[in-house]
Amino acid sequence: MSEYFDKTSKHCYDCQCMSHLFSFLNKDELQLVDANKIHVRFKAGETIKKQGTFMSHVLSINSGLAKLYLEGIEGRSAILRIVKPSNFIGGPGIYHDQRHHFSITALLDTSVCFIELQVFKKILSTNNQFAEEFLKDFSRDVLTVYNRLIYLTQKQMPGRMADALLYLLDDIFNQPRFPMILSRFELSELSAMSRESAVKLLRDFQKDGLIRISDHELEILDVESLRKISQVG
DNA sequence: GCATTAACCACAG
DNA sequence: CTGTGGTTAATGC
Repeated sequence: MSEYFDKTSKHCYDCQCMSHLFSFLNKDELQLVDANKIHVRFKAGETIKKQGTFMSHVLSINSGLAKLYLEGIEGRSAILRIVKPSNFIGGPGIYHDQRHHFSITALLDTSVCFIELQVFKKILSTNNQFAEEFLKDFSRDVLTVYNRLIYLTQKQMPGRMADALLYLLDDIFNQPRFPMILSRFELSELSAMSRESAVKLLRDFQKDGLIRISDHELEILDVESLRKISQVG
């Protein structure tokens, strides 16, 4: 869990937390980023960025965890994904309307670097390799959303909840035992169901010995069964 | 018809 | 914020 500890350096060129994208910058470009970035630490629960507001910076997560979500109808939200250290977050607003199209809220104490959008765009326009790597990342993120769209619309609740838990296992923590960073309500927002249904499913999974929930920890006991539930939808 | 799925509501802790 | 149970609407045998 050491990657969630804030090891952010004061300057970009000796920072261990930055996105891999920045390894494609030359010394001058890195210096430019360094001179035009702001480092901010957020406490758990604080809003890092708000859907609809003007996008003045792109950001890079140094430590912690946060939820990236769409604010939908009547105050209801859909969690798109959990962002973790070294994730770079731009968003479609960069070349569209310079607005944020999703909100991000810290789940743990989270350290973030804000890089000026104009500086980022300038480097994108001059450094081809950097631009290509950025597009790779961006495309992968888009495909992830396509994938989620399919499973959220074509699977039944058990399959969706299994996918949410497997997502935390495979993409976020990489170990079967991890802290419960999401409330039942947030878990329901991640798997597109009502809060009551999420509670009920977690109870069922627990009763069947697939998972164990204690205090603020969740342990996945039977990954294979979860994967099976995910498959049959 | 009858069963299943899943949301909504109310209420309790 | 969680947990439960009852009700209801839609969909599928």
